[in-house]
Amino acid sequence: MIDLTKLVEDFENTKAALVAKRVDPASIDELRDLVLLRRKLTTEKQEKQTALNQKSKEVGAKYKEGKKAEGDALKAEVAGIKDALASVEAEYDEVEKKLDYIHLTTANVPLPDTPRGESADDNKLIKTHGYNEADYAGRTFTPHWEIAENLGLLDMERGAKISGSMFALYRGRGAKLLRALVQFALKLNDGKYEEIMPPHFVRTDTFTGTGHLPKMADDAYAIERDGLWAIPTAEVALTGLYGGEILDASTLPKCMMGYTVCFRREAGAAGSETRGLQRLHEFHKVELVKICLPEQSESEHEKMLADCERSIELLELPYRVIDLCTGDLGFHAARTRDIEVYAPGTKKWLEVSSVGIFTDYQSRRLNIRYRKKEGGTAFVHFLNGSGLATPRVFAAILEHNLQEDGSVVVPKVLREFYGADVIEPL
RNA sequence: GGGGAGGUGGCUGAGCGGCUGAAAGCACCGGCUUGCUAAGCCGGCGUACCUUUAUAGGUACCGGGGGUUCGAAUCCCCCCCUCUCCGCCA
Repeated sequence: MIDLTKLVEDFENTKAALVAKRVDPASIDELRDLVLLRRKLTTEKQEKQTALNQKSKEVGAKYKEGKKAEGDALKAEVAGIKDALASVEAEYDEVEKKLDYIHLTTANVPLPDTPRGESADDNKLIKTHGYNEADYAGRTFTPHWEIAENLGLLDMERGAKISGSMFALYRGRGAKLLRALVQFALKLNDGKYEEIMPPHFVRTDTFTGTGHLPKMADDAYAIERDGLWAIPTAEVALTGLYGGEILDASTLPKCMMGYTVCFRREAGAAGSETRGLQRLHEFHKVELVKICLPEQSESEHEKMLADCERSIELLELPYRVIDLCTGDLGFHAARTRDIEVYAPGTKKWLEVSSVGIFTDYQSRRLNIRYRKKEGGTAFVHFLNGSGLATPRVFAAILEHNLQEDGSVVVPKVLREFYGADVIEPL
């Protein structure tokens, strides 16, 4: 949630920043008006309550003194105050309900350095690594779904049979390669990040706290009977971990990584760009999450980006880093860099990691604070990024490492986990 | 699924209709004592919000939500959570 005090105090700037993120200007105005109205009603409510509290004390005093008649007279007075209080409260509750809803559905404010822009077309290319256009000219590349089928790594038909489309079924050497990727990513970040295996289902309040509800409800799998949601990323579980707690500043930054399955409904995404492993309802991912002090978040972001790049680099895949513009930024992010891997068979840059700063947007919702040296508490900052999202990386490896004879070379760093150097043709 | 116990401040833990924002202890901060350490003594110490130039005042908060009452941490109802015994399963 955004800081409402700041919204009111620094209205024009905050509004401009939110509008750049394509938030409806009218709803920002409405939010501000509601905050001011709530303040006014708070004052009124408190005045009534003060009067009531005082009278109640007097009633008690009269009875104690044995002046029953006077006490009874006061009680009648109190009744009038109570009616007035009730009507103010009714109005207040209505205002608060509206306010809360808009507040929960208002996106995070982007950081000042975020490039301005309307859409993905305005994103800024920061760097390209290991990619030469000439390398691909005049050559034909096979899409990963064909390679995987030829080698028997995937069984998409049977996957669809048991679960529907956009569910992958890895088998044999494919399953092994997938597992190798996960082990590689975990080992690579071991020591820097604490490995956590969280539950894959979270409560509604956790899911609201990370910013996924109420806005992203349609994209998540819900287990209504038990009031649980299937996590779309380990971020949800790891970010919710310290909900309601006050952390010791000396323990920050707290770095965690979680290997989980990620569940996404991908509502409305069916059909386009879903061939093979490009877009799935269920995939395996190693996610990195950091909790840090506000002044640490930008430098920790750089480090995390480097950590995420490192796994792609070690897998020897060409990639580029994109600074997302305000218009393309995710709902709860304040700044995001995407890592995209080039997949020559799919002929596309595939997003494999999204490394973001979420400032205090999530900690405010989850009420996660740290104790300040000078006294008092403040909200921590959250960062997260994909240490390794398996399906697209898996796809890119196949497309890059396919040999003339139909075999696929296993990247050097995966061999100790995969147990062989090459995936031979059947 | 059935029975029992319980959810109070950073932590432990009292309170069970008005004198309680909440005893006591620990932790923390300031002062005194002190060769160092340890200890002792005195004082301070919750959060959010509203009004206020400052100072100050007020309101809410004892798992969450309703209710009873002039007045609720305290009584009643519903829900959630934790622990525990039994059952079931592994």
